[in-house]
Amino acid sequence: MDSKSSVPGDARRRSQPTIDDVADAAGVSTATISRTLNEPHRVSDKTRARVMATVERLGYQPNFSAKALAANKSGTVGAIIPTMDNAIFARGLQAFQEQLGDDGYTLLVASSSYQPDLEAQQVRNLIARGVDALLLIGHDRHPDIYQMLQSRSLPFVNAWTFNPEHDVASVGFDNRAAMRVLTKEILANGHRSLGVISAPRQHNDRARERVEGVLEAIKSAGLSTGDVPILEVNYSIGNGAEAFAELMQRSQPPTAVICGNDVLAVGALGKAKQLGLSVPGDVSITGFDDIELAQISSPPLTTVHVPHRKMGRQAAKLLVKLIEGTDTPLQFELPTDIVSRETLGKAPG
Amino acid sequence: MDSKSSVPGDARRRSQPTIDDVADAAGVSTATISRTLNEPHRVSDKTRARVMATVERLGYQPNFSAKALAANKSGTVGAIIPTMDNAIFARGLQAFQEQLGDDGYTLLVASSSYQPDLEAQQVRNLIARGVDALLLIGHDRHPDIYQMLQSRSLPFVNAWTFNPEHDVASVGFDNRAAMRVLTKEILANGHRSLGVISAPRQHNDRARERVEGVLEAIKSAGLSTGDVPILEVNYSIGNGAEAFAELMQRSQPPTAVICGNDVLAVGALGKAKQLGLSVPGDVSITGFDDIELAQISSPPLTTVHVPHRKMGRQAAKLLVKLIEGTDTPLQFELPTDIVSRETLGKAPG
DNA sequence: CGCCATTATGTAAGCGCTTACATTTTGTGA
DNA sequence: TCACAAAATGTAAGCGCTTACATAATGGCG
Repeated sequence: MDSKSSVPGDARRRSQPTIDDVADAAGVSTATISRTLNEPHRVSDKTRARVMATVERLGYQPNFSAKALAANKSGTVGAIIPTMDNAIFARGLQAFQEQLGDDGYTLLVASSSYQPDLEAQQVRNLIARGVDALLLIGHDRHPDIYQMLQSRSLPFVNAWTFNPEHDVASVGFDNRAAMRVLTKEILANGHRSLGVISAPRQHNDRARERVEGVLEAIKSAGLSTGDVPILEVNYSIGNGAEAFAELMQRSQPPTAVICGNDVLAVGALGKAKQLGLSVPGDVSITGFDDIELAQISSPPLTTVHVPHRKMGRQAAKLLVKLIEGTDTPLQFELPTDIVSRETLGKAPG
Repeated sequence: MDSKSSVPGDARRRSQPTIDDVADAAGVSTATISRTLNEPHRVSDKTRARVMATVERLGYQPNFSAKALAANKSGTVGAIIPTMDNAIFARGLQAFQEQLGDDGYTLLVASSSYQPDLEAQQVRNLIARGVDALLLIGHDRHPDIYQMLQSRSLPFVNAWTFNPEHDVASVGFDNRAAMRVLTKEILANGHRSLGVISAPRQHNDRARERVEGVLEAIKSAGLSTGDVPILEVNYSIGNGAEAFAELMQRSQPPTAVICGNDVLAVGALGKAKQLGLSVPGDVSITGFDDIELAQISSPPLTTVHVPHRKMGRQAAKLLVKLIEGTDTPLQFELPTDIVSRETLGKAPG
């Protein structure tokens, strides 16, 4: 492993064999090599065998850049997710990647940190890099992006959300409905004073829909929605804790705190413990996502289970079909269900 | 958004402008365009301004495949990690990706699921895809891989581990030493009967080193190492729980259970609770990694803190330097420290 | 056997860039 | 003002594939 200085006539410059080398060695044309590799049935058995043997012997690996350039597709799919720091995305992405690999595609990753501008930039970058399709999270985003994708007729799917109003390919779940169901359950437990800790809703339709779900449930129970405190903080355990503390020191503290995701909920839970509040005795707390944290916390969190792995795989499958022009429905709604663990109880008093 | 049927003469086929289009429009040669974009200083101010304006006006985006093919580099870095399901890798990867993005590179991801063969295959795949460098986890891997990398003089770094014996680029920490320190602390608490729950050690130098660390500490305390049960299971909460149960139903159950990572430890902790054992009253349990789970568990886990974000960023920086031929040390050892929370206590009795 | 439709293979023109080398322009000092 | 070095730009040959089109081999049938 010495420095860049050239070594006489050794292995260093013996670069990869190219398709020409293989063609020469096998005594056929490059076209035949290409066909053997990409459309084996179009080549006679005898030739195929010979070519494959040569490929093997030379350790030939086609150069993807050349392939991408010539064929105008890269065998690469991009994903732009808010962050891998949240297990819900990390695991979904893992599943996405596995399925992609099974189908012969490779994953190009970028993250937006929940910033619309950054997301737009990443889209541009991934497009320039020649991705054959794109995975995006949620529906909300810079209109330029949609225009860009459309003008290039680049397949994409919006995941982690499902809303038939948007007529774009998507696989996800109904955030609003899920939260509505959960909230109904909370109300059924007698809670009348609720508090919400949400992620910033501005550029995040999922967060927005979740809050809407809460409000809808409250309204449909004939209750007023006006005095429900809704705090917005970025997802993190610490922020969840802080927001919870703030909620609790109000003159009229809620008896149930609905959190936008598990991370926030776990933070709230910790703070409750710290404040000497029993959960769910004094206050109920709920999460969303059902990541590992939810089952590990103490008491374990009542939350909404999201089938993140299934979502990832399904999104990958859909994208591949879109790329290859296979006929397929464009929208997939996956079910969520609420998992009742121990942080939701009867309203006190 | 109607189906694939072709729409008359509209935007659909108006494909991306190429470098030739820009050259024509700006009235210069393609070489000048290329230079303006890649080595601006080699072009006169006037020309540069004109070219940039044209680029802007046409919305020109260079085609990366063509660029990669011509320049023989892709601006892309590959990472092959065991799985993103474990937060320690997901977060490290997130940091890695952020840094890469800052430096103008894009991340290509593959996962090996801890399977050496799969890893080798992924390496081949990523190389064929023209990555400029590779991030690998740990030192253990199929020798073919090293040979492949070397024969192509492809930069790579082994992360999540540090062992000066291997003279390859690496950024990580000393798994063995970290575990030795932790184990000493456990022994200092009076524990004499230890148990270990590890990941399978066969193709995993990190797991192996961690166990070695435990054994070294035991030896250097003048104790016997022969009767220390070492269970090997794949990382998962469930497996941690099972292994813990097995340990506890031995005739001579350990008073301290050392787990190979936090996920295992959290599983063990849950099982202890389920078995009615108090932690650390009846039995102490320790983890490794210090992911979120560790602070959330109840009681919170005593574990080894690993600076995963720093590691990810550092690895990215190193790789970029390697790619660009900047002079740099090849090995970075990052410090770990044990974070004492509540699952390690005095030995009972 | 010979004809013709199939099937298999070859030829060669790109795909959109980079870059070595050649040429032209500019700037400098005498 | 001229000669010459330096700076700016242009020319064109690839990079390693795919693929339309042309050509050659094969086989079925009367």
